[in-house]
Amino acid sequence: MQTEPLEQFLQTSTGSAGVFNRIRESILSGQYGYNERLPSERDLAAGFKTARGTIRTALEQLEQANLVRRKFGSGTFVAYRNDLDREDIAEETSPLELIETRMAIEPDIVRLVILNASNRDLNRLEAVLKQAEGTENDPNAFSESDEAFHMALANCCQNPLLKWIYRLINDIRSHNQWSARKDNVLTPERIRFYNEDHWRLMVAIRRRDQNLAADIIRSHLQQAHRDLLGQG
Amino acid sequence: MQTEPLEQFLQTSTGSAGVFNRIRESILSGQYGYNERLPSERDLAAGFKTARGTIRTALEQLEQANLVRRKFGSGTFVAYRNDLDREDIAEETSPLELIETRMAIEPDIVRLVILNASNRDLNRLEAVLKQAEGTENDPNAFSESDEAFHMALANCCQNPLLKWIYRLINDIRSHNQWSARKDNVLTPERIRFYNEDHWRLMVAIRRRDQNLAADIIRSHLQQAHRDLLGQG
DNA sequence: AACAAATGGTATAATTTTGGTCCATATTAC
DNA sequence: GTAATATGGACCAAAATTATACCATTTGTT
Repeated sequence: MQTEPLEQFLQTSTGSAGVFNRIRESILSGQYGYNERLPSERDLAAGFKTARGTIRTALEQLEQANLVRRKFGSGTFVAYRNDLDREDIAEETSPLELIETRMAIEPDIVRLVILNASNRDLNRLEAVLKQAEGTENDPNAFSESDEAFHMALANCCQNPLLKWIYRLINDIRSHNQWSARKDNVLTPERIRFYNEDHWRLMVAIRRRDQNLAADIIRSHLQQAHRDLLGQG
Repeated sequence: MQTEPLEQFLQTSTGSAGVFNRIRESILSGQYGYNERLPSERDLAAGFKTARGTIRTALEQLEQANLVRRKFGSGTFVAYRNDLDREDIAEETSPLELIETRMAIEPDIVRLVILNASNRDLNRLEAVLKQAEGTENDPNAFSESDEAFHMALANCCQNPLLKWIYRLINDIRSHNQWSARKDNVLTPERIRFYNEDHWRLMVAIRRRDQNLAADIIRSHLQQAHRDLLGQG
């Protein structure tokens, strides 16, 4: 059992600590997938040109760190999950991370909309926006039409890959409800503000004013971010 | 202790787990379509040079994972509906649209990396970068390590949703090969330029200089965009 | 309708592989 | 020099793999 400080242990590159670090890095960097079987202790020993006992102490540390799981007579398996599927992502994504992701993508979507959208696209967009009116007192209804508007925006960017990605984001957005917060956050006043943002954005897009539109969508999402944090 | 890359001896997946992984990959990558029949257990055994029992345990796991469905006396059939959209998107997306999408997302990924990545993350990133050296004369090798670097970048942003999205983009990127262009575009000179960009980006990230890093990644992608259009 | 071939399902025993344990010795670190 | 760690070997017990043989169902042909 090692008695050094953890940091020192983690930086060591020789002996069992070194083996521990190398395998740990390989697992953490996603080089080896979940449930994949590591080579046998004897093969690892041969690979690292070290004794089996050394490998074993390293594997014991890895097991203690919940990075691997060892089965008697079977093998050593990766227990660290680093590639999540869609359901896992939907479950794991926090409201903040969702906003963060939208802030990364939506300004560029708006930019592309301005460059590529036809007038018919914009008319369709405006039609969606009109449906959002009169939802000041119904957070759920507003939430739905808000999603519809942003989705319609993505549909106008003329880039099928971006459209597809935004649909995935939107799916995750509707999967996570945080409805408890919704009633607190989406007051009639806030809903009016959001709707005004949408209309100002619509006008900027019609004027094909990239900078203004990008600013609006950015501040729109930053406002949503602040509202989420309860910083008014 | 041995200090060569682990990949050399850690990569092999053996036994039923190995068969499981390889068939699973074939299904997920669309090599076997929905409802398509896999080879018989005996044929698979011959193909994998292993016993039928081993194949059977692998198939049992695949069935448990709802990837295949086995019918007595009939055969083993793919039960995984390969996200039809995704295949279509991969087919439909043009190189330009791909770059466009990456330009929308990667600058923000870099921003988040600077805000959230630990030193250990950055060391891992640098390790990936080092593997890309000496690929000036091998466009395919460079292409692979370039994908690995940008993916590693996404892995450092600490936002699982963004990570996941970038993985999808990267999958589509490797799905579409446009290898015909690759040899024209990825000259030794260009590869050197790209690698220099990566290192400059790495330095900017280490200095936690958001603006510089964002500029570098943006110009990096714009250069790729120009190269694609042959306006070098 | 009857048959034959191919398929997945089951059972079993021998063999191989794998992790678990112990120990005497050598090496390394402090 | 002392304590901690690494080494190399032997053996154990659990699990997986292999190699057969045979059963039950489906499928296609005659």
